[in-house]
Amino acid sequence: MAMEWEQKTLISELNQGKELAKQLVNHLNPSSSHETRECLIEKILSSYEKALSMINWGACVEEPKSTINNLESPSFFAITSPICEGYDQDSKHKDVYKKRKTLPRWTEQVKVCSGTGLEGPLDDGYSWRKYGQKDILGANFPRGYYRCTHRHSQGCLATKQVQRCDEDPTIFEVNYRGRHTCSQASHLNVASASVKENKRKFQPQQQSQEIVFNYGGGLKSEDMETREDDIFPSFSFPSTPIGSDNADNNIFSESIMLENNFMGSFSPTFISPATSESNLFSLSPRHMNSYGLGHNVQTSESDLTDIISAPTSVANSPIGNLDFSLDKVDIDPNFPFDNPEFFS
DNA sequence: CCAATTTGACCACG
DNA sequence: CGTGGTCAAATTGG
Repeated sequence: MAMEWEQKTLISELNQGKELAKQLVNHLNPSSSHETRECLIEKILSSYEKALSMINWGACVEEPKSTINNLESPSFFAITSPICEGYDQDSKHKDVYKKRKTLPRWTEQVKVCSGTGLEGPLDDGYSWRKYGQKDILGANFPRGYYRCTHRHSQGCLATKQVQRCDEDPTIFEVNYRGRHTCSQASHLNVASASVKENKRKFQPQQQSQEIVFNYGGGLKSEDMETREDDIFPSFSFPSTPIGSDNADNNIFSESIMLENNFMGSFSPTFISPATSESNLFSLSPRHMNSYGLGHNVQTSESDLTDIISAPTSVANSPIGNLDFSLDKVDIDPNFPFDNPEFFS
């Protein structure tokens, strides 16, 4: 099963490479800028890298390190590095039964292609609100702290930290925490959204759908102690506008999912993200929208203190993960999470 | 006028 | 006690 998805997403990835290459061809004329071309090339490389690493990985989660090494190669477009700030899991499993507020966490390195109009702060398709900035030891650049704009209106707990690399200032390291539970009203003409909606903490309708679905198998771990915060975000989807109307009860028809994530990943020409500007080639790493569903499930449920990072190579293809995760979910509750070795 | 950013204070954790 | 993360008042921008 998982394999099928893997294959599909793999194909998607390769198709992306192809499309990007076509675009590149169109930009070979003198009027196009260097940067544009370079940017495209990087994307192409990134796409192929992902495809390759997918192949290497198969469906299973393995040592992230291998990927890192692979990705360490010159092409650094939107690569994610795995994971978790260190915690060695071996020795730490002691009384960590009660998981802290550990939200799913993953980092992404984004290279900004200058000359394409997009510089500095990247737009990943979500709206963020900066709530802090701090100088970090040993780092030359300060780290910016962002949270989802809809934190209060919708209780979306997603946050991110952005810091630019010391070595290569064109690279930003973005550290995401928590999944978006908000329904991003880009330009979708939501009937309900028309109103100001102040006091409402939750939007029963929209959210419930997701939750129901997501909740489905999983939640419920031995101790309900786990705050919903932990779990919710990890389960929820990006709930893209597209699906809003035609999503019959159908579990987000897979085709749609595929499409979203396929297109959403990063081919600007296909869709121009409603939210992000329409720069020709703004890299809008939307793909990270749908990260580690499966992993989050796994990890958030676990008593581990930290996340095992999500296989970044599959980042683009939540679908595969989804399938995977669902399976997992069924099993989850009974799964012996107290067994640390499982994760190592 | 509202909403987003800035920035120093505050706080939790190791 | 230093460091990283968050809060919130002040400020800026639209």
